[in-house]
Amino acid sequence: MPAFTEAFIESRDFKTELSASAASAFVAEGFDASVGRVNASDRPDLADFQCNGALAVAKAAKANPREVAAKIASHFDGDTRLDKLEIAGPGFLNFTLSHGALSDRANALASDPRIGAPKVAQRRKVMIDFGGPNVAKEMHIGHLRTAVIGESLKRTLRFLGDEVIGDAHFGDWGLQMGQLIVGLSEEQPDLPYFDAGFTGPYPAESPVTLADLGRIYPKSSARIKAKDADFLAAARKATKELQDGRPGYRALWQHFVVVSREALKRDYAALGVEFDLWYGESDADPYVEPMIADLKAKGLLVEDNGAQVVHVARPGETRKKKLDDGSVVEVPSPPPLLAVSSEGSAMYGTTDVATIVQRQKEFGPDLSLYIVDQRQAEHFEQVFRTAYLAGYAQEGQLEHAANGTVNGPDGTPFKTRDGGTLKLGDLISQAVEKANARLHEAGLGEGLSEDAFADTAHKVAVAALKFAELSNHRLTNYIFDLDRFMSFEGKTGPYLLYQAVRMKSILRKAGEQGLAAGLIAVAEPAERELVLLLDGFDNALKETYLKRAPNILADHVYRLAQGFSKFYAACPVLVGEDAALKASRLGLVSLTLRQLELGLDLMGLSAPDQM
RNA sequence: GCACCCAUAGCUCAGCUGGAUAGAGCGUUGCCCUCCGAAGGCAAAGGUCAGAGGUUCGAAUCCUCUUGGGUGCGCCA
Repeated sequence: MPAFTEAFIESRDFKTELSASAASAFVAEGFDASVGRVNASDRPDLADFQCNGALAVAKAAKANPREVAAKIASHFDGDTRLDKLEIAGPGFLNFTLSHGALSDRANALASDPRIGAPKVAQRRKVMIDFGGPNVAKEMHIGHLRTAVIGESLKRTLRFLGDEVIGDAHFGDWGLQMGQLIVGLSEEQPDLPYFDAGFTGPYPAESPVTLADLGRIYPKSSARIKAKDADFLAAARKATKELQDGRPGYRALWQHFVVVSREALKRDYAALGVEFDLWYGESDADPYVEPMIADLKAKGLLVEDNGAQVVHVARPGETRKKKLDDGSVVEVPSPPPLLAVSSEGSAMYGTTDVATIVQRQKEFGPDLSLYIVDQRQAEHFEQVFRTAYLAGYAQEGQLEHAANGTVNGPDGTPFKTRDGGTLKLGDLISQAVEKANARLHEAGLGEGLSEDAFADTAHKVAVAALKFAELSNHRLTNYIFDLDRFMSFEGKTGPYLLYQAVRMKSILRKAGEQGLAAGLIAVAEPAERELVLLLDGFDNALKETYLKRAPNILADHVYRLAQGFSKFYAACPVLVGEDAALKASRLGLVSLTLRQLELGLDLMGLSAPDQM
């Protein structure tokens, strides 16, 4: 399997083509091909693209960079793609494309079903792990991030040609389950699930609602935090018994899972986030025992203070640690993976390694991406190293695509005004309400049916939330401000939808007038700029793919929408007498709309026909 | 204590495989609807890229240190 590098993506944009030409020119002059890299110009007032290779190479060659640049430039003599190639400043090569080349590109994009999107050279299997919303806990704002970023990456990788499997990876195992069991047994001790002598069958109806779980869980967590030793011991015991298959606990747990999953599905559906698998940590459970045996057989499992651990630090990888008595000792870094607790329970990390074994067996992914909070970086380092040591995956096949935390206006983790966490479901409702209000305020969507209006409001709300999320780099700890996201002005999701709607409106009117899109002939500056943006889609997707960074895609889509808006203001499409001009501009509108809608789709957004 | 991440315009954020005048949105100021949807467009003001050294012809970008934040550190997930 080829490495996850630039060469892995097949591109056909100007940047790639000019880079290839420049690279062979540098090679012909005796330099390294890598310095031939051509990028979009930093000075759009001077040129479309630039190459800085002559500067990079001049020193070692003891040559004047401008002279090197001149030699490279001579290789482009007669290149019909270029209107001009200038040597500027200390030795920049400034490429300006001809109108003809831009027109050709625009027409090529218009006839390309992929609208300029690149493809992977070789299809791979990629597993995307959405890092476990938990049983009993309604999703909150932090889950929005993983869901939205993961969904966008899933769509992007898939569109570029990989086989992608998204797994919700539900948090349905471990101590929290024991907490719930014990918590419920205190509230309703007479339920048959707690009677070890009960022979069944157990009631089909769940004894708890999600609201019940939402009450019991925080209460029991608080007790554990407060070091309630009896409660903790009981929860651990219940966890162990659940994992060992005690029938009443299993039956009860099944209800917890079903009840919780319904709520999760509702929220995810509202966001347009879909999973191929709804696996949970519990699904890896059958793999735990054989895996533990295997680790033992491989000599990786070591007894430590009554627990079983796997040492993952390499020789020399240590950190200093201060003990309670004040002395400082060297300990391995990263710390060992705690595989089996002294109670005999499988731990979080154990389950995660077992999940890798399970996935290897069921799917054999070439790459697994974990879209999970960066605070778990060390945990994943332990898990990945264990998997590599045991041979469950090849080095580099496991990757933590970490994301930052979502903070409130005060810079601390997001809370509501009364200090609670904001439920994701409530957040979505608030967003939809605001969208409704804003549409009415602006007098938009008045001609729509009630259903169409509701659909539009939902699309606008989701666009606002998701685009705000996606336009930040995934690692940024950003400040969540619903009012700002919902302002619908400037760099927002609704702006993108609005531009799409304007395009659709033009095309609709053109249809009514019997006008059709035709051959695109670029002439005006705004048209040039727009075609250059369209051409940049390839690179934006490539970078998004390689860096697992949807903010690059988000930025491209925004700039495209902006480019269109400028074009819209500068170049009338439907007015005037020149039929060829109208056909050309209609072609450009149609092409731009298609790429915009594709970009929106890859972000998990969709534009209404009207708003 | 140790480790990792971060510090860019009044605010929220891009940019960071080193290159020419550091960008966007919001906010502020001014202009543009007898013309395809003004949730729009154009323009202006606003930055010692936390600070100090270093590498380099060239540093927001790479290295070191300092300061100020965030996060994590075996029987929770």
